[in-house]
Amino acid sequence: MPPANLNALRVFSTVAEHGNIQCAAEVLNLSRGAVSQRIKQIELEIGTPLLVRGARGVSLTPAGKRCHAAMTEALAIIDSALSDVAGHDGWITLHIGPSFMAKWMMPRMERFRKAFPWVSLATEIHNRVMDRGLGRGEIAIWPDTAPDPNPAHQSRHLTELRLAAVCSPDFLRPDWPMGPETLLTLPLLQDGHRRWDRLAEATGQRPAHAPLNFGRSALALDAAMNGHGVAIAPHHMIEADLRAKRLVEIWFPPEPSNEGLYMSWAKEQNGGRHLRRVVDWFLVEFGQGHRRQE
Amino acid sequence: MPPANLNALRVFSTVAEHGNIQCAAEVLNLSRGAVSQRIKQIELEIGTPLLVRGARGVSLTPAGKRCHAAMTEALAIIDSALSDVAGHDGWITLHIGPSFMAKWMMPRMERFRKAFPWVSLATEIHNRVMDRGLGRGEIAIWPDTAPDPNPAHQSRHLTELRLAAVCSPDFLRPDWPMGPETLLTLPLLQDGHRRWDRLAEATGQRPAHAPLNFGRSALALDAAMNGHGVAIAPHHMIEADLRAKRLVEIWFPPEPSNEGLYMSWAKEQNGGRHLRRVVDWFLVEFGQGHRRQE
DNA sequence: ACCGAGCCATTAGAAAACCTAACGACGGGA
DNA sequence: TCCCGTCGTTAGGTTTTCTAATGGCTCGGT
Repeated sequence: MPPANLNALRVFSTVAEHGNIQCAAEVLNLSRGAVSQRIKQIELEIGTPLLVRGARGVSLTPAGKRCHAAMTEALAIIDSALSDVAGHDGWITLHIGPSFMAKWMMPRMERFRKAFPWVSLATEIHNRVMDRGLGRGEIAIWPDTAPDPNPAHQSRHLTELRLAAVCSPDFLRPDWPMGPETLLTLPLLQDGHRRWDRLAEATGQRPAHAPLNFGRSALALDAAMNGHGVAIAPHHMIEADLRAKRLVEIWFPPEPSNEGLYMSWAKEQNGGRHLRRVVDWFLVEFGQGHRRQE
Repeated sequence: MPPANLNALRVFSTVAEHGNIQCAAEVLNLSRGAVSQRIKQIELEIGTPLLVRGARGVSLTPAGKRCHAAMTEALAIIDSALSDVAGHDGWITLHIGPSFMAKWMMPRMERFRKAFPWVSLATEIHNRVMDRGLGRGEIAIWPDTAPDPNPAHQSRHLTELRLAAVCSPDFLRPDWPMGPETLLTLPLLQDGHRRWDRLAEATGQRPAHAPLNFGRSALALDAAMNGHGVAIAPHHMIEADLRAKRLVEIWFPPEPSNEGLYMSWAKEQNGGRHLRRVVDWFLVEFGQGHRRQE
């Protein structure tokens, strides 16, 4: 017998546990077809069917039961040895602001957990940008006008800060869209960045009412959602609420912000493969593909 | 920790057993570089060095020892289960003629053994072409003028029967090369196919001496090697002796033979993956690449 | 009986993993 | 010091593996 493909056997084992290819595929982060193929591959290699395909999932043949039992036992031994031996760099600390946490990270937590089931994520919320350097396994995400200049860090641009004015769909009035002049007559909601104030200054106009101030972007957005007025925020913070129709975009500032969102992490000499994968995940979430220009 | 690459772990285990990457690579039918990379891959994945590279082979770190122990145990469990379960089609019977065995198969036995360490090969020597049909795991190789017509068989053309006249290098005379007329004045050695006789008939010439007849091509060739005369044989039977300079080619018949060497095996509905691989091996040995036109 | 939902298999083509070949480095023994 | 045996690294080609799309099957409800 040619040495069996152990990775394929593990896939089989997962299927055997679930009694269902679809389900196993999800757990393994694979497509159904991939799992199906791997199992067929093993069956061809060892020359015996391992599972019976039914309309309601799969069940094991006797040979399949034997294999599954052996794999379970073997995998337990291997996993135990590996977790004894593995460098425990499965801890990652994420330093972010409260609103980024509430509006961007929270909606993606489930996906993160699924992509990195073995990573223990600690999130630290900071009200202002961290002043100390990043250590091993730490990632910071913050808006800025340039990449992190700290030479011990690596830094990547994630996205522009595209601003948008949003309000509750109930708040919508028949005379949309409107210019900035009309906009400034409405109840305005702003956060610590005071973007309405700055906008008023820039255009020389004066709001009809002084804007309502909130300590955090997330609170201003929540107020907007509840129909209290018009908030202004970076696009990445409102994506989820727009999709859920809790907010609608009613206006965009004429000129783009000169700020961007940046991610930094400590340069790692070796190990740190996990960190790098998490970093890549953020890049992909922000549509940055996987260019490792490093 | 992301699920480890079990195939890579097996490679590591082999290296650990041999204490030597080079050696392990040979056992695994891989190049050194491949093995080296696999191990580096694991070390990165688990974040710990597993072996210490020295000028005189490699030795295990404590982590490496732990992993190797676990892998040994786990692989024993898996192998045991698989050999319980596997359809035992690792038996292959090869039906060939005695000279094909002596002159083509024997020089390749070592390579065959290395390519299919798990296959038990039984070779059955037949003095004339088999008259019964082929069963599961049986392969026949025979010269013929057309593919095996038996509908239960699959058949592939392996090579033309390119004939060549050969003799010992010591037998070589200063007046080479020579035409067929001169050739027919020499001591001729032929096998059951009586190719010299047929050649004489075809050209209307008559040999100076009646050719010496041998029951098997291999015997005629051995006689030629010992300087007793000139033998005529298909090219695939003399390749090895030509390479080893035990024979030299001195003449080729003007027109190609209309015969070819064909390989047949029973059509298999499923399983029989091993047979198929062996079949492919023969094809590759005969320079047929791997067109699976099936 | 018919339809739709829930599975699974099978493809071709794209993506990723893998292997080889060629080179360079390093240490130990002559 | 040179040579031999070993390992590491890289670029490039090859094989494996994955995805996405399609089709078939069996159930249970209407």
